[in-house]
Amino acid sequence: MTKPLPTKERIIEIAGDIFGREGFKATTIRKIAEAADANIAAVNYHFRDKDGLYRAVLEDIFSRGFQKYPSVPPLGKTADPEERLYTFIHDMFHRLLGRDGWGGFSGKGRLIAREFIDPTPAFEDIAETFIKPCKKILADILMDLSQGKMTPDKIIPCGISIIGQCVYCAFAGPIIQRITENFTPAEENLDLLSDHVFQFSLGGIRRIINDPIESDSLTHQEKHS
Amino acid sequence: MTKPLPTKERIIEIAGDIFGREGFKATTIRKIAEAADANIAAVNYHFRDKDGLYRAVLEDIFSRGFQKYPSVPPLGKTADPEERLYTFIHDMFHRLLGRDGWGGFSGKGRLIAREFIDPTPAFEDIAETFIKPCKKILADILMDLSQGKMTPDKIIPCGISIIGQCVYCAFAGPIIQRITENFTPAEENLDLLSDHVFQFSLGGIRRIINDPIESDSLTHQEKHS
DNA sequence: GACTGTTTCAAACAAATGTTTTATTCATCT
DNA sequence: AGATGAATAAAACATTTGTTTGAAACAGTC
Repeated sequence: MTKPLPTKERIIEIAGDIFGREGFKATTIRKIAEAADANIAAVNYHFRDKDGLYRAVLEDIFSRGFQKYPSVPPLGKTADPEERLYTFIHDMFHRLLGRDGWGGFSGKGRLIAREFIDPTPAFEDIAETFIKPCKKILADILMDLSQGKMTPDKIIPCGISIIGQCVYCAFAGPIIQRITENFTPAEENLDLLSDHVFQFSLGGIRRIINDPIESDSLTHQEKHS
Repeated sequence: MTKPLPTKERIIEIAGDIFGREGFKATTIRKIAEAADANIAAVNYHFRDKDGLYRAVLEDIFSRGFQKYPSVPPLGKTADPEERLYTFIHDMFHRLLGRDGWGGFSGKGRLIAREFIDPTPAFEDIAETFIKPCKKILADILMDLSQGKMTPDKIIPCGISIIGQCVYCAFAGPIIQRITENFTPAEENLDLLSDHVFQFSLGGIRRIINDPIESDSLTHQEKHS
């Protein structure tokens, strides 16, 4: 077996997989060192301690993921809002689940899933650097898409609805696969999934814009309160 | 301090919180025993080992959660499909996030979030007993809602879209709270959230039913492939 | 070739943790 | 009261695990 990468990067690469598969606490320095064919002390030498390594891994994963799939179409803000929404969703799916992204629930994707549930201190920088701008992109898209017909307080719920669909596919892979037959949120389905979520979301947004309280006989606000 | 419950149940109750807050691996028997004001050996005595305790906790959480919020309206299948969809979403939010449910990301809810990402062996029974029936309820609702206008292969993606919105709110609480201002997926917003997700989903379903490829100028299947 | 700073390695340390053991207390029934 | 079995308590055990240490190997420079 050859070692194409220097020790430090070999450790980062392997550690991302193991942290993702097993979680921070369950991952041991020894497992990483063995898998990376390096000495135990190498981790502490290069990264100070286990936390330092984890921080480096997180930084590496996010910077590469967003570099490859930035969620922004080539034309940027000049493009059609619907086009931009599609790109946002498409890139999100590929970043989360794609083989050349985070590989979904069978790799580094799970590491991010865990961060969503239990953010470590290392995640705070990530949130500022990567997640907040990403949220802003989506908010702008929704603004342009609704042409002022959507009140600002509806932007966030709509954003959550869209992100939620993508992230759920990425995170809940194991249970989805278990419950449903003939449906796996993985590589070969990513474009189908993107299309579905795009259409579903567009329908949802349109309904929210048109103030459903008026546009439909059914008003659950009144029925249920 | 009084001990209103017998040791065994006191341990289950406390263990649910700690497992949820810290995760299985990071939770120690000693922490649980101390918090439950019990002896360390009591855990092994009553539950055989740490896994046994975890299994008991999981069973307890799910059975109580679905008992209180079954996702089925009082009238059952005779009720209006839209009414049933609203109930499904409403119950799901309250089960996941409510104070008398799983308390979202500040308690036992996180334990379930983790199970979605890394199912433990103990979760297999749960999936059969609770999750599969829940999925069936939703599939039936979607079937009735679309009156045969939705092909079966679209039922599952639509289901995922709906569940995804709910689950994401429940799981990604920490990051949502961090990124957005004035928006917390918690107790006081549950009904507002239910309404939003209901409206958004209804819009999405309608669009999927009406075969958006025809109904709209925009066809990303062609644009992007 | 000697020197210097960097990287690797094997061994050891100290703390934490799941589990077991043994003894003691408590409740219940005869 | 005495006996039986369940429940609790304290201590000990055997591993595991993050970290440190001190020496050896390596790379580049004067």
